[in-house]
Amino acid sequence: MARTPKDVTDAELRVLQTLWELGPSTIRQLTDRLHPSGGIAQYATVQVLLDRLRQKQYVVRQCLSTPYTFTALVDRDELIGRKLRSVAETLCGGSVTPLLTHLVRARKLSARERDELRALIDELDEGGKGKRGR
Amino acid sequence: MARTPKDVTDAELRVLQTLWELGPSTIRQLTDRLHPSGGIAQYATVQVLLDRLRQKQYVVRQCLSTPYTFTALVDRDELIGRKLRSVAETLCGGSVTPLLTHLVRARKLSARERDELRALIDELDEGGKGKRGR
DNA sequence: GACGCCTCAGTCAGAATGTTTTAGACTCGC
DNA sequence: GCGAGTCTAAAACATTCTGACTGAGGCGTC
Repeated sequence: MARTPKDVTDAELRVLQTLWELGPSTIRQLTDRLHPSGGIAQYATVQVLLDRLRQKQYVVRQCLSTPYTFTALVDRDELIGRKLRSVAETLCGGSVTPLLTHLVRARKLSARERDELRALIDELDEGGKGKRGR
Repeated sequence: MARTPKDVTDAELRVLQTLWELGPSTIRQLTDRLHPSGGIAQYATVQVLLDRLRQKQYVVRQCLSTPYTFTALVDRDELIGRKLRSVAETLCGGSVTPLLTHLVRARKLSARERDELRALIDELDEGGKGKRGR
């Protein structure tokens, strides 16, 4: 039956994170960072992982000149969003609200965190439609 | 290299969800719900999936009499929590706070949702240590 | 032309996942 | 006791995923 492959695998994530860290990079740069004492094999591995990330639209490639430069298309926050939506899809019929209330409820938020969260909501109120006196 | 298996696979989740729906059940009951026109093979499949869920401590088995009765050890909310912690582990160094702020920020919360959330936080304030005048 | 780096297209081994088969035990009605 | 039906347990399978490696060929430099 249809198996749902992981959106981003462990090895792919390592490459993506390195890409976030270094900014647009060549395979060589990424390989040197990921496998400081690595050889040709590691290079090829990183290449394949970048290829898969590219197929998944997580990365693009600039082919203006060789070696090609790879750039991340999604940042950490975007990836967090996708994961959260995926969890919501799997367990909450697509709604992320349960996740939100779960986090607020289950997490023993400190008084400071509560205040921060409150401030964040108030901030949204400003931008949002319904301004709300306090 | 070490691959991280999915905590709960698709097929396992289907069984777990059925278990939530029906409450403590036998393999037969679960199979009938999952594969109304299924045969022996499906029965065995459900059996194996329950076994794997049991190894993962998601399910327990009462062996008082045959057929055994299976009961879910974790409910939907607990599973949500695990998934969220897993995402936090993978992407936020273990802290779930970024998830929370992401949800609050990225989700275009309606004024009503904001109010509900605010109420929820206030509620926590009551129970929490730092009571906070309003 | 030899060398080095790059890209691309396989190939591979091991594990995960969903499913099925098989073997044996147990229960119940006759 | 016997046979049908159900149950448990353990193996066996087919596919796919995942991470990793190899080799062929291109392009430039020395």
